[in-house]
Amino acid sequence: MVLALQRATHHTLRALSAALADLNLSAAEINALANLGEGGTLNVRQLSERTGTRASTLTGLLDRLENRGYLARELDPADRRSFRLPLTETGQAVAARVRAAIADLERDALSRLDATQLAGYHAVVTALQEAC
Amino acid sequence: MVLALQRATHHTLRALSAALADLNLSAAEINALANLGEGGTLNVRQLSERTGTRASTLTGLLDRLENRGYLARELDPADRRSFRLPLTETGQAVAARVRAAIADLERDALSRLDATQLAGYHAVVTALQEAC
DNA sequence: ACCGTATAATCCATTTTCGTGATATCCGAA
DNA sequence: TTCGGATATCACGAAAATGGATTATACGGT
Repeated sequence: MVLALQRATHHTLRALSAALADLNLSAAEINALANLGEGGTLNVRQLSERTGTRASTLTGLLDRLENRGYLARELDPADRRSFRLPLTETGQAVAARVRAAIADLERDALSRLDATQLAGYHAVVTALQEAC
Repeated sequence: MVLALQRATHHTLRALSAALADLNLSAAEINALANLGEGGTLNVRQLSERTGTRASTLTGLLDRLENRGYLARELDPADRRSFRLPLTETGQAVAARVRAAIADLERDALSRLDATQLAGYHAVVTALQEAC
């Protein structure tokens, strides 16, 4: 169960990295961009929870994305300990490509599966996460 | 779908690392031991496929496990380019603890789920892996 | 208002991983 | 047999992740 999870994770990350080879993004960067592009603006802590990487790891990763001009670090006026991490216009375009690649992969992989199976998948993944 | 996969992977790995804190194993080492303890003896390439880590990364990881006395590197008599990676007696005991921790986690997490959901999970994970 | 505790993010030293290139062995074909 | 391509592993320098300590801010109780 858990072992299969990790295997699948690594395989999909590698496939995504290959599909997006021209963007020259690592697996962790892809993961971060996909999450940052998901909806509202996140801070480091929220991104850390969503990606499963540590905040101290994100510091360097965000430095790289910032240097590339993909995101900004804005002081949160409501809490000055905290940065908000909005994507720049360029960053949004890149994140859109990442999310499109993910959507393609999912479409290819999951086209033959039905809603019941997908629901079961969600239930298991959610349960694993909550048990931790 | 894929994002949830990665999130769950990171969370479970961290939980396992915590549950096995006294063994002082990294996530990657836990993953390797769990796979090596699964059945027959593997070589580096097979382990690389199962864990999703690169062969060149495994070199160092296997060095560490070998130094701890958890596994041996035996020349494969049938193919002298290749090493077989049997666990030592100590290594088997450690791998058993790792696998027990995984089993505990799965029992906790999945007790409230039914067979249909688990089957759906398997179908999705398998499909994602095969699409890559 | 003050103090202690909790939280956000970063910095730094160390460890781990990556990617490329080199080496040794295997196997099939001329 | 010998050659050439393929496979398995290692070696090494560069890049990234880790974990602990640090700094700054927020919050809650007195």
